[in-house]
Amino acid sequence: MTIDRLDARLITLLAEEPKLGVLECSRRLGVARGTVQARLDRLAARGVITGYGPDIAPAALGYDVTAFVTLQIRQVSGHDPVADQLAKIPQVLEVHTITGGDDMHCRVVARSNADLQRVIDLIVEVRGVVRTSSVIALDTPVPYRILPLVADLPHQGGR
Amino acid sequence: MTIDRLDARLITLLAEEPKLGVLECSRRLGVARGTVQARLDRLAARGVITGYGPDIAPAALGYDVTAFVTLQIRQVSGHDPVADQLAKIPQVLEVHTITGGDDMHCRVVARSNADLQRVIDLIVEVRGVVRTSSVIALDTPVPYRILPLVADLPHQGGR
DNA sequence: TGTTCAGGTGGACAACTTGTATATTTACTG
DNA sequence: CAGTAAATATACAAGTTGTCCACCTGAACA
Repeated sequence: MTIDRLDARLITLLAEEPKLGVLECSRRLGVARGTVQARLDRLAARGVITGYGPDIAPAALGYDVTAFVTLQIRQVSGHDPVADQLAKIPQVLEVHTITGGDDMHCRVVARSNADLQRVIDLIVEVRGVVRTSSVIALDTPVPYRILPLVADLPHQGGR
Repeated sequence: MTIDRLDARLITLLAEEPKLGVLECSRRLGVARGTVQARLDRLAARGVITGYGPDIAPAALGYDVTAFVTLQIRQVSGHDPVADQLAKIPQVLEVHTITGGDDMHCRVVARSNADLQRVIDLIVEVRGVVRTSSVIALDTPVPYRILPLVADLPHQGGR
């Protein structure tokens, strides 16, 4: 199930100027308002667009340090109790279970390197965590983005 | 520079129901419309809110595989020409330079494991990339989130 | 061939929201 | 105590939204 050219144009338009309304989108795309409305409903129903939440920059809140922390978990305990505990730490922004020698990969933010040490200590204290290893993000030459992927469609369903 | 309770409530409200307008927010928060408008303007001006872009789920576009690829770079070439090339690959969603034995950390998506191999090949072909090592994300027990951090404020500036 | 169907179009309507402005009040700061 | 930044209440025109409806088109199918 993919999206067609019009969907892609609509998503791109909204990503570039998020405060646009349905009517203005329809003008820019040269289609009827009802079409834009229907497309947006459909994209949301299909789970392509999951929301329009405000994007918050942790750095603007004083969380200048981003780090990636890789965890080894005591095998007997399973992954989920650990993930539940990690979810309780606000500075843990994201947790994945992974292939390879380690078991989990987390994105963590902190106010400083000293604060990062504190956050890592919280992670280490989680029952079931055996070992952690961290790398600090120094710079982000490509910030998270999704538009190139949307633009790079297999332009199917072009109706 | 931090945000106060009202800012946090506003951000949380918008994150939970993003399609709310300024007027409705003011009603829910029990403040004047002008206040909400001023707060949002201020948060945007300070870079706390960087946008309201539609959130797109790569999985809903058929990109079911997420991987983290760590790169070693030939030192002479510097980081940036490599990042520029990586930015041209749509499946590379994010690139950071990092501390530690490796030089860069990327988030990558692909349509399948076979497709991931193709994307990794593209990355390896980038001039300056010496070695890559990848782990696949099997599950995401904590998807990217920012609200706990916003809720966990040092509630300063409470006016 | 003819029917069905999903999707698109254009038009219409009331109800509501936005952008903008102003005058007033409140509450810190020096 | 004066000055300043923020919040409030209020107002207005202009624009947008949600929701109808009738109609048209092209694709799929029996």
